[in-house]
Amino acid sequence: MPAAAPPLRITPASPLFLREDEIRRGIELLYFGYTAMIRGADAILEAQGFGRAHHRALYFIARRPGLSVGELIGLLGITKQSLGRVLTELQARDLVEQAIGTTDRRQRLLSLTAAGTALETRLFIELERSMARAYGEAGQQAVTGFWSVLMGLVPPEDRPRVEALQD
Amino acid sequence: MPAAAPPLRITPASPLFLREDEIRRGIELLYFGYTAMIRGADAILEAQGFGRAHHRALYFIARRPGLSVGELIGLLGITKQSLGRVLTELQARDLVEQAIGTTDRRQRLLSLTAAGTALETRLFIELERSMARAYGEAGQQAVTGFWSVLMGLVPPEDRPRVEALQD
DNA sequence: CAGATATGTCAACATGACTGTCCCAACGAT
DNA sequence: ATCGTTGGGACAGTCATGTTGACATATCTG
Repeated sequence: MPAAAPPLRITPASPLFLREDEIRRGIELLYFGYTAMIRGADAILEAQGFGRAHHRALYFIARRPGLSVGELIGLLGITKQSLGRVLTELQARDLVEQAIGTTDRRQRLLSLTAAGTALETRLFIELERSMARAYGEAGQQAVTGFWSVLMGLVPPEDRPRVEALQD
Repeated sequence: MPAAAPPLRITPASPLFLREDEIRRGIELLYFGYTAMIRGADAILEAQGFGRAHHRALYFIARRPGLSVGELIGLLGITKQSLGRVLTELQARDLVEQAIGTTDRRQRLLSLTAAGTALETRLFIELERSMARAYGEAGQQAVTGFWSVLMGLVPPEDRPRVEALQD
């Protein structure tokens, strides 16, 4: 439970919550909230000589250990050439390792090494600090609303992939 | 009112909503939701030979017409050199214009031309399509929760700047 | 008048995306 | 067993967008 959280008074959405003003409020908060959450991890990454692309790869490999290169490309929405460089660097620094696929030997299944897990944990703690404060200030019910709107932003055909991350 | 919205069943946040799983869910939804919202505008931008940096500048100039270069730099969180290139291109294409500041003649107050407004409107409609659908599916109360959590992500000292966009 | 501030500009560089091409190994089906 | 497809890797070139650093100019403020 957060100790003496500041008030955080949010003007509730009006009954006319589809007006331009309220749409723009969502756009802006999404932009500022997203960048604010990310910011904390940037310093750690920079000290290691990495960027956000490395972070995203580490994050999803930590989230779904043993996922294939193709699956990671699908989650990140980038080309294999773009991912290739990032993955090569992470492997050269012994943060990520590959295993040959069991059912399909062409696949390379990705997982974090101990060092990779350690770095990902440090990065996660930074994001968590931000997210947990926001959750705590806003409350459990607001969190459900937060999730609902964000899932609504994802095109229906892409939702299964996002859901699948949730075990 | 959205016609026959799909179910959109969201598992509500549990009482233990600060556990790692629920934090990771927020991180992921924020990432996928943000990128999904943006995606629609990208095709329009590319057809014009612009990128997201141009879009952000157009957006905030549309939102606060007459804001100064320094204020825009503060909102975007980039250096004046980075903004300079974007602004030069937008001015060369007659989408943005400058006026000398009235109280401080060093300032350049930015606004959109008619063509700039037209483009920004097209881009906004793309974002709105996405956001309005998400709002509609999730409902008025969820929207308030969405705003609350996002504002909670913004460090308290940065909140006034975000609030100030809301007239 | 002197220093600080708002803005603009030039140059060099880093990151992370893209396209296009070629390659190899392994799968799957005929 | 051959053949087309697929998963993955590698090399090359390009683009968008951010960064530092340095310097210039006009204007404000004390």
